[in-house]
Amino acid sequence: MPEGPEIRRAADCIEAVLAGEIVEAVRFGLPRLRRHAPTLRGHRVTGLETRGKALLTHFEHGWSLYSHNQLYGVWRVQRRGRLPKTNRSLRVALHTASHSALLYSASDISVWRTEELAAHPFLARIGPDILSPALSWRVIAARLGEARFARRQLADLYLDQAFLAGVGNYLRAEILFAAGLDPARRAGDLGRGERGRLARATLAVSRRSYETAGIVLPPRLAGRLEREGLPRERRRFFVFGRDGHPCYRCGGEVQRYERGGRRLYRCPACQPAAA
DNA sequence: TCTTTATGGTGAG
DNA sequence: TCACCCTAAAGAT
Repeated sequence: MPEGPEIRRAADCIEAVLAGEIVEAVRFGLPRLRRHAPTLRGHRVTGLETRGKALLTHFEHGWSLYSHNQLYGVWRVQRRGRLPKTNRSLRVALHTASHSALLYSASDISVWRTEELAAHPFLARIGPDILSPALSWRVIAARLGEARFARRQLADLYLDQAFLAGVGNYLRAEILFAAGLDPARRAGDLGRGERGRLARATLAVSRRSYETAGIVLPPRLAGRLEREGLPRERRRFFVFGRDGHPCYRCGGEVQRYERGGRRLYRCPACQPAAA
């Protein structure tokens, strides 16, 4: 459940059953966290918040649960009762009178005084959340023009949570494809029009992914591919994971590269190198 | 049963 | 740039 849109959707599901409710029982699977269970037990959840890929569960008495799913974590929400049969390790269980929110496999979990969250090492350094309603394309465009980001390649900038929080490897590839920009371009070399185009694509792709639970392709195309029998995982993206296949836009072959230990995808024709 | 891979992140050099 | 941490599933043997 890795990138910003997926985390925000998980937060929505948890919020639906926890917000306004008292958490009657708390269980932590990690020994180092067990002492915090009494801190949260018996208190009301005020709401869920996401900051990039970090998820915060806020309690009325001024405490918050921080969790980051990294690559592996996954939240499940269910009616209170028997826990599902699974090989995954249960790391957090929050039970209200009627429901349970269960976090499996994640390892980056901690309990904080809400007022001290700003000091969290990850939260302290991340940039604006891509799904924040307050984030406009103009803010992103302005950020792209800032001196501290100017000499960075877009490929690197778009994985840097200090630039924008919530973008991960698939959003990076899909956003840069949507903007028609070569990932090797440097932020400072973009023209005004290109910055605007990239900023709008950043919001559009992120929001679409949130709304569709991760399907970046437009509905018509996604529907056609579904009728052709492609499994869901194979009909989500324009370029991510599609190396060797024809680009949906131009028919050219999607290419795969390696950069910083992460896979990077690009359609050379739709995202031409700078002249 | 092993090795590899992954939509993530940190810290050393 | 690289090694490493983390966990689970998929692939190779």
